[in-house]
This record gives sequence, C-alpha cells and structure tokens, in this order.
Amino acid sequence: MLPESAADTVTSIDRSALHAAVAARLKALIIEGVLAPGARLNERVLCEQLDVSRTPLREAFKLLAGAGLIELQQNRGAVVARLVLEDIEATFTVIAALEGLAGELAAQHVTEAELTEIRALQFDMLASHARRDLPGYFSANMRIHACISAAARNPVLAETFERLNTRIFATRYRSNLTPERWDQAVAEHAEMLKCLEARDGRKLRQLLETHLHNKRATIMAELRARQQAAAA
Amino acid sequence: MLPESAADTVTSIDRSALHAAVAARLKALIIEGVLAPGARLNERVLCEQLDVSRTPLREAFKLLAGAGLIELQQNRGAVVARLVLEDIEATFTVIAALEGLAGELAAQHVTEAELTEIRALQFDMLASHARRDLPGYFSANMRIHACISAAARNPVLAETFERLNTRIFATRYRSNLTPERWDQAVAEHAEMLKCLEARDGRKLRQLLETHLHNKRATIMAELRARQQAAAA
DNA sequence: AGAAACTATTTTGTATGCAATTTACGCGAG
DNA sequence: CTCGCGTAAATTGCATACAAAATAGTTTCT
Repeated sequence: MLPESAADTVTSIDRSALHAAVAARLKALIIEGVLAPGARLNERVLCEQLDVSRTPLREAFKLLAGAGLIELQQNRGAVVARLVLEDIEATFTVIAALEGLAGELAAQHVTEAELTEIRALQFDMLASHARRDLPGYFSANMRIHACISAAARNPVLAETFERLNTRIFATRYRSNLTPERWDQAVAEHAEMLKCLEARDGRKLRQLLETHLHNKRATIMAELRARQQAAAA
Repeated sequence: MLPESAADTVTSIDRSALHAAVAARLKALIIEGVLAPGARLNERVLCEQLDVSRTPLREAFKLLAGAGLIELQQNRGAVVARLVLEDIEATFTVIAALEGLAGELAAQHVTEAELTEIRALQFDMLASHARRDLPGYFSANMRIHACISAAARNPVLAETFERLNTRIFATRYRSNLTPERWDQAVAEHAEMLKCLEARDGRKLRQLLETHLHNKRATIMAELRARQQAAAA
C-alpha cells in the first residue's frame, strides 16, 4: 500500500509482466499524489517516461480503470479519477460499514498471536501520539486497521476494503487532526482493543462504525474549510 | 444487469469503443454462464468469434480483470474467475452488510415516488410467488433490491454492490428455493417495505442483514448438497 | 518400456504503423 | 473584438507483425 520512494518515479521498470508493472507504478504515482485527481494521462509522454510502448501502457490503463483509479474517456484518453467531496463522504460511509463488519468478524476469529501484534501496534500508535508524530501515528493506525481486516478471515471483504481505501488513501492518511480529535481517536482505539480482547463483536462493530463516522466528519469539515479557503 | 439473449452470443459487435463493447459482451457471457468459472479465454478463438483483433480483446481482458471477473496468468492467458464455496459465502457476508447499509440510507432518503415503485414491485413479486414463477420472482426481487440501492443516494455503495453482485449473479439469482424458505423470504420483504414506509432505518438495516444471512444459509446449503452429489 | 531432452507448434506479450477522432490554431466575416 | 469556420497538428483506437514463452509431440538414451 505504501508508495515507493518518489525518487525513482520515472525510471524504466521490470520487463516481465510489463502491463502489470506499469499498472503498479501508475497506482503508486496516483496514491502518492504525483498524478493528482483529474490529471490527464498522455500516452506518448508516459511511454517515454516509463520507457514502454503504448500497448502495455494502454493495457495498464484498462487495469486501473477496472479498479476505479482512473477514468477512460472515449477518444479523449484517461484521467486520474476525480473525487468530489460527495464521493469522499460516500466512500467513508461505505468504509465505515465494511470496517464495522471486519471488526465483528475479527472478534470471532482473531488469534492470540494477532491480538499480541495489535496490542504492540497500539503501543506504537500511543508512542507516535505522545511525540505528536502524525505520519507515524497514521502508519500505526493503518496497520491496526489492516490487522483487523486480516483477522476477519474474509478475502472478499479485504479486497473490497483495499479497493475503496486506495481511492481515498491520500485523503484518509494525509489529513490533519485537531488535538482534541486526535485524543478522541486514540481513546476510541483503546476501546476497540478492549472489545477485541473480550471478543465482543457487536460492540466492536458499533465502535468501529462510530470511529469511522467521526473520522468522516473530521475530514469532511477540513475539506470543506479548505475549499472555502480556496474559493476566497 | 440482465444478460442479452444467448442467441446472438458470437455475432460481431458495435465498432465504436471496441474494447468497452467487447468487455460488455464478455461480461454478459460470464454472467449468463456461457463462459463458466475456470474456463480459459483463448485470444485467437475469441478474436474470431467476436470479429475483433487481439488489441481491443486484450484491453477488454484487463478491464474485466480489474473488475475481478477474470484472472490473468503470466504468459498463460486469462480464465474466468473461479469461485470456491468459501468465496461465495464471503461475498454474501459482505453483500449483507452493504445491503443493510443501503436500507438504512434508503429509509432516510427514499422519495414517495420511489416508495410507490417499490410497492408496485412488491406486488409483482407476490404475483410471481403465487404463480410459483421463480424467474419472475427473482426478477422482481432483484429490482426491489436495486431500487433500495438507488434510494440510498450513495454512488460508491451502488458501485461496490454492483461489483460484488455481478460476481455471484448466477448463484444468487439462479438458485432454487424450498417452499418454506420462499414463503419466509416473501414475508421478510413485506416487513422490509413496512420499515421503509415508516422510515425506520435501523430496523430495515437489521432486517436486510438477516434476510441476506438467511439467503446465504439457503444457498450455501444447496451448493454443499450439490457438491456432495457431484462427489458421489 | 519409461524418462528425459529436444524440436515444432501454439499462445501470449510487445512494438509499430495506419486510420479516425479530437484538439489547437489561424483566418475571415460580422 | 468576437464568433464561427476550416485546416493542421496532436492524440487516441485498432490492426498487424514480430519476439518470447509455454505447450505438445517426437525422438533418443538408458
């Protein structure tokens, strides 16, 4: 999920499975934000930058389009999928339900080893919180949610979650937090861990949904404020 | 969603947006079951049948792979995505959560016009049920669920739902029903409509989840029995 | 006879060329 | 000056040719 270093952005790539490799690199560039939403993807330019011909590049476009990361326009090329505010809000709504489900299933299936790992990540998160290290916090946070998703033992859920998460990755893990909201989020995570340890799936589901709804509200407020600022 | 007639399966297709048209046709063939799960997709053969060159066909493959309908194998072509029993069960679990969410949101946003349409579809369904017309029942059933999804006013939810539904379409809408389960399903639908009219989102969500969990149990039992029979 | 290796065939992957559509630009009329 | 039109450039879409890999068939050696 984490993008590769931005330094090797335009070097040529592994020659085997070119279309897949090209798709992976483009995906990374989109997640990083190097290719911003709405950006046109010029075939000739990308061919030169990636040092591949148009055929595998175009096939990579189709892979990404099927995954919802870019939009294909008839005879007018491809653009990175645009996310209007409503789309982001709608995505968080769906993710909330999916994470809630993941929590409920995880409470049923989580192993002691996984619980141990989640506890460790929880401490990583607390450490980052104490240091006011936002990137570190987001990283631990993301890994905790990934662990819960894995513990749910539902590959379809994991895949669906990954698909939606990719699209709003930048928004979800590059947002700011007020100190109050940050403290609240950490408290919510402590509660979640308790539920998981108690194998209380119903409550964990409720907590995760609320947690994500809070996150959605925070982010939407920030985005709306940012849009106001941009308009002025 | 409904596949085209199987008669024009291998005729040549609209020349504009060839790769999209090819993808649409292949998708229909997969949903119909003409291309069964696990079937190899030979490029040369499909090129001749669809009367297109390999380039748009291969691009269509990538679109379908991104959508999860087929699997690409390095240097070994593509096969229709295989669905093992566990995948089907997992898919129903996720769909249950998504339909529950759709119901909750629909209760908030549904218009009188939409309610009227759903009531009408409900009567269609009752009519099909009375006649023991299973295809007609499934058709009305599907349209009701689609209406609820539309009333939720969440395009991301609709897209995610459509994606998962496509993959298990044949399983979901071509299964058998015991008379008891059929009666029960009709009763559940009546309850759901009441909740929608009362704008009781919480209860509708609960009902839809239970409804889908029942459907999941029914179908898994049927599939497991069928597998037992096949093994013997 | 069986197994391994080599060769021929098939199939997939990539590059390139041509056609069609879109976009950009300049010119002239109002 | 603006709007509309026409032509040229750029860009996308498709078909074909070539290269590489996998598969199948045959031969040879033990």
